[in-house]
Amino acid sequence: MSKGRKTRSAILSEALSAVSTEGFQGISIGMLADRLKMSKSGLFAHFGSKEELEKAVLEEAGQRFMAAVWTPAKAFPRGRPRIEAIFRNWMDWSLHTDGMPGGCVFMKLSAEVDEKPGPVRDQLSEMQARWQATLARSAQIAIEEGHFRPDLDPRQFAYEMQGILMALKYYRRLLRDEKAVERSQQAFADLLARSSVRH
Amino acid sequence: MSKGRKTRSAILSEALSAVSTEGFQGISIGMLADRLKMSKSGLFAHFGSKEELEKAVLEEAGQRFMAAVWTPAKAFPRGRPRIEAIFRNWMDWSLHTDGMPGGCVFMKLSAEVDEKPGPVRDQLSEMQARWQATLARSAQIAIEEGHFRPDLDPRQFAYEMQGILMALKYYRRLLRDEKAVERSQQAFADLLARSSVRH
DNA sequence: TGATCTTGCGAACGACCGTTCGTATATTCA
DNA sequence: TGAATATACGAACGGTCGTTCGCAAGATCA
Repeated sequence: MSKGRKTRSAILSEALSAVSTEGFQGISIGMLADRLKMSKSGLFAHFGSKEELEKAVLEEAGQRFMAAVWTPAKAFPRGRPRIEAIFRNWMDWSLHTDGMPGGCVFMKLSAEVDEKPGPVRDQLSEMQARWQATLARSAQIAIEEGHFRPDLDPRQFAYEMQGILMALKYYRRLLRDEKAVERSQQAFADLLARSSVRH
Repeated sequence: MSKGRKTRSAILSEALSAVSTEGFQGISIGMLADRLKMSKSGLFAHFGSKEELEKAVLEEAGQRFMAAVWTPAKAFPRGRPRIEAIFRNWMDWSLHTDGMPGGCVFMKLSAEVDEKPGPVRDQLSEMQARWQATLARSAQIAIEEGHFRPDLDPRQFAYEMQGILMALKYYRRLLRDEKAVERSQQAFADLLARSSVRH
């Protein structure tokens, strides 16, 4: 790995960490340069614009998310076990603080850029749409495996799963509710139960 | 109403509108002054600091939310009818664009300030905790009225309702999913059904 | 109407923003 | 090792930020 790539990677890690608590609007080239003990212009040169930095951060976050949530879940048997693994991994991703002290960057950024047109919004929207499609596809597989009810709407399943995870961030990060994790587990267990056959 | 209060009110309306799309970090005194065709210092004098402006915006949003969602719902019969009214009003609040083009400011701001310590975070957190308590209390009343199952956890009900509404903003604002409203209605109907007696 | 208090303005402050550019120093590879 | 290239720096740019302050014009009410 060349020196440049190494620096770039360090910048992205620092940026990801900062973005998880401050959002894109809360970070600046100068602040990242300070934290990494390098010059503004030196850091800037790696991306050419702040917007390009933001796109790179999104890309990096996407890869980390997939590696932490989706890839290990794929190793589980198709259907319900895999979906349960996704939920566990996704929760861990949302809760673990190493490298992302503010929690899931996607939920942070979704709220920040959802009504701000531009390439950053487009990129995030597309990534998130793909993730919802992945969730729905996993539910579809669970139907085919005979785990979930044949009349279940896989996209509706994805919608409700997303809601449970979003409420987790809200209860835990904003409300500081100690029961947040428990509530999301309860909600998901319930979603699983009513989605499964022999309900 | 004195001249000052009238101006202050106009500022808060403009700020609320801007915040719903840009967040607190995306608005500035200068930008609001431009939109209202007044000077920065003139606008600034009404609040004394940006943080005070932010607190005033939160207060204003809280009053509007209560007037639009809670107050009309209180007129409905206790229990399930009132909860259904809350959901309808809350959805309308989240969808209506007049005065808040970016959608529900609370969801925007929750994500923005959830990990940013300070009086603004404290104020928002407290408001939102009260709202969750109100939801839970409404579910409790529905139990007492015999509409909801006696073994239902009212706070769990509030948690899941919050999740459904948060997913609505995400699906509609970020993903631009046309079926967003439909999905949230489906999810809530399902939540109602499994919370009610004789399920 | 006249005096008082309220409201708003313009200019300026230091700080930071993203970005540009010429230059120096490392790294890379023949 | 030497030449070519990749990487980082420092200084500076025009702009915008929140905030301060003294002063003028406005509203308010005796």
